[in-house]
Amino acid sequence: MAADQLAFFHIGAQKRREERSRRDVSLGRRFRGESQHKVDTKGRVSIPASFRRVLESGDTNWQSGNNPELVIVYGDDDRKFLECYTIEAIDEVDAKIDALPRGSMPRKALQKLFHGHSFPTTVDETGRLVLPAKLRNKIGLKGEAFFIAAGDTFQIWNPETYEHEEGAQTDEWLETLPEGYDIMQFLDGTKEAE
Amino acid sequence: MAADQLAFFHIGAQKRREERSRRDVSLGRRFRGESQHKVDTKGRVSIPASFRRVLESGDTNWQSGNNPELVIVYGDDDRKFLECYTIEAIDEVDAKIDALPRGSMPRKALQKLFHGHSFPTTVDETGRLVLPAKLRNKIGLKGEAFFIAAGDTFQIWNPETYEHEEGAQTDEWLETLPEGYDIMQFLDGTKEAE
DNA sequence: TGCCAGACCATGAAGTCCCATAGTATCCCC
DNA sequence: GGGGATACTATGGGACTTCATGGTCTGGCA
Repeated sequence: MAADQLAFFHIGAQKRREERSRRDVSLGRRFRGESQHKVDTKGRVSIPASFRRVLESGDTNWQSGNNPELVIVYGDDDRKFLECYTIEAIDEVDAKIDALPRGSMPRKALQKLFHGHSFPTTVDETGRLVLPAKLRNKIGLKGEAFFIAAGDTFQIWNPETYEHEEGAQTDEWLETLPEGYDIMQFLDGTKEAE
Repeated sequence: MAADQLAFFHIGAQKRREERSRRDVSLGRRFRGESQHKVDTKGRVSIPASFRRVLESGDTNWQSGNNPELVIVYGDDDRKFLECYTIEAIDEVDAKIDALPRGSMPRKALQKLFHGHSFPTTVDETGRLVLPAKLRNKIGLKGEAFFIAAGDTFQIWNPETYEHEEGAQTDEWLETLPEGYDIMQFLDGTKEAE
């Protein structure tokens, strides 16, 4: 066994955690997976542990020991889910908005969405998010919340809504594909993609 | 025997391992073979050793001494196996998804599959994978897991399921071939394939 | 003074880490 | 080319952390 590995075994847990979060660059960059958690009467809800790792590594001035920040974009009335951005991801979006011509409609609309209809917050000590009543009502959250990764963001849904709206939508679409057509084929060549 | 090969026999084991992983580009690129391993009560299961070599060489920031990462894609309810991607393979998929138009159906469907229904993890110190209860239940894994190579990914099955579903299916297909037809002919020219 | 938000504490279940062992393949030197 | 030393493989187990979730306490502020 190599000397650096031996050393690895003899540092404390805290230190090891830092070590890990430095190593896991690829694991730490992208949200992956889905899960469901309870929402209590105060609107507190645990964030999937793996998502927390991503939030941490996507928060430029996070450091081991304190809690990462994030931005929840809730959009306008007919959007039925909350979309959560890491600090890095939202900075990127902001930069793109800033690059648009001042006063142009796209810029206005995007500003409304990302600046107006968003809510910056931080993960709490125990790994939970506190969703204000306003947000919970907007997407009809009651006892449970469904989390699903979507690349460099993740979404929070009412589990039923997700099942009906989103799951159903993609499933239906899949069925419209010609017989023997495999969705994987969309990965190669983008021209037939919508 | 060539001089460099002679030299090969006189360097230490650690060094040799590095040497090997550099040499075995061809062996290291593609999963090959199949095997079966025990799953313990905690969901731990050894990965076939040869698969580990591939995972290592397919993890961009793996280096001799630490453990390779991988991503397990489990798909939706009716998929009965887990598909394991090297970091390189999954990065490639991600890049392709990112290239699809935001909001298009193919993109959504693929995101759901590869981001939503996947689980990033790492091989542990002793060459094992830990499969969370959720994944084990999904494919009905109990005491044993069956591993089979599939090009640049490998799959994990419940041995019985594999036998019924998959083995049976391809065997059946083989029998539909005309008398005296050799499957090897498919290797040349793909037009008659499918 | 009633009530709500945030800070703090508590706990069972699940997941990780580290160590251990038996068996097998490989090495390497005489 | 035989045989002891050395690695690596597959598997098991116990101790310890972290996760998800709940509850309580306290200080404003309406």
